[in-house]
Amino acid sequence: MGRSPCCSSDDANLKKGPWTPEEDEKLLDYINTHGHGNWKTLPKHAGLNRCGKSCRLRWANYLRPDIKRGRFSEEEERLIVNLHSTLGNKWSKIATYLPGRTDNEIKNFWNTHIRKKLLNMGLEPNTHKPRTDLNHLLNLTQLICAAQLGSLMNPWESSALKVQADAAQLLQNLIQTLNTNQLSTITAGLINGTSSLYADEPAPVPQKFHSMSGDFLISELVSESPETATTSMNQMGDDKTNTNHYYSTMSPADTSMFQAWEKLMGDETDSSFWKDILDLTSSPSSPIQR
DNA sequence: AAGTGCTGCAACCGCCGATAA
DNA sequence: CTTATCGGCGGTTGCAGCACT
Repeated sequence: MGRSPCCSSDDANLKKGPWTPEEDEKLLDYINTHGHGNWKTLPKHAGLNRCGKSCRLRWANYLRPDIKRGRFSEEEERLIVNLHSTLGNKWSKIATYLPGRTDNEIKNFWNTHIRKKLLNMGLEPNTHKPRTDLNHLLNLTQLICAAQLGSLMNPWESSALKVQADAAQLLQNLIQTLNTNQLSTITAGLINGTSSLYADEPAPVPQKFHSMSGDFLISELVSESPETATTSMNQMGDDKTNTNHYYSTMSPADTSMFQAWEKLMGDETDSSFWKDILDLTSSPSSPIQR
């Protein structure tokens, strides 16, 4: 069975592509006086040579009077990220929480802005968790090589470079460790605020996670409503106690590595260093990538 | 000034669920 | 119960405008 495409008949004669102001006016006039009613028959009645679906989309995404135009505010952006972390790519659902914004607009905004932002922060946009794909880290290897080579060729500049190379090396070791099963579970707990190792304990949510770009708040929402989502975001705070709690489950070697990492993250100067690394590794024009 | 690449956004395509016949 | 139709949704594409070389 299945269904035929909505505009299969007379397809060749139906207009496609961008709408003209005249078409917009016809559609607006018709809907304002008659309401949209049946979208399938609307174009005929409105004197439009378009398929009903095209008319519906034009109305919903552009002509509707309650549409808010212009840039997304920071508040809206934050809300979208939060809602996406719980709802996934349910753009129409997300749109119901942003009055005046269409699902299409939000989807576009996500794909063109937020997605890139999260990637640059070292986060997987679909899961909102740190990226574990090693492709991303290949650049780090290159960075380490470059830094080490630099120190060979330019010994008098070597100390700063060495610090950077050491930091990058540490990060790589850390990620490598994270790829082992046990630690993945632990860090998943650190990040999510839920750990299968401590399933019987109340999950400390949401947590603060120190990402590669410095301190970044990941709100893994447990709540269903966006109202609570926003509130929990605002209520987020540092949670060292829980971090120490997780340390207690690691081997001494892993613990010292994590502590070294934390020290690195706690250092004001180092956070700019990580930003530089991220810029280097993510920028398409990066000399490292050439 | 011309060519090229990138970005953002409007619109299209194809699938799915609900529902009417 | 089966089939056809519609509205809605998410993914993808195409193009205009802009930035850069």
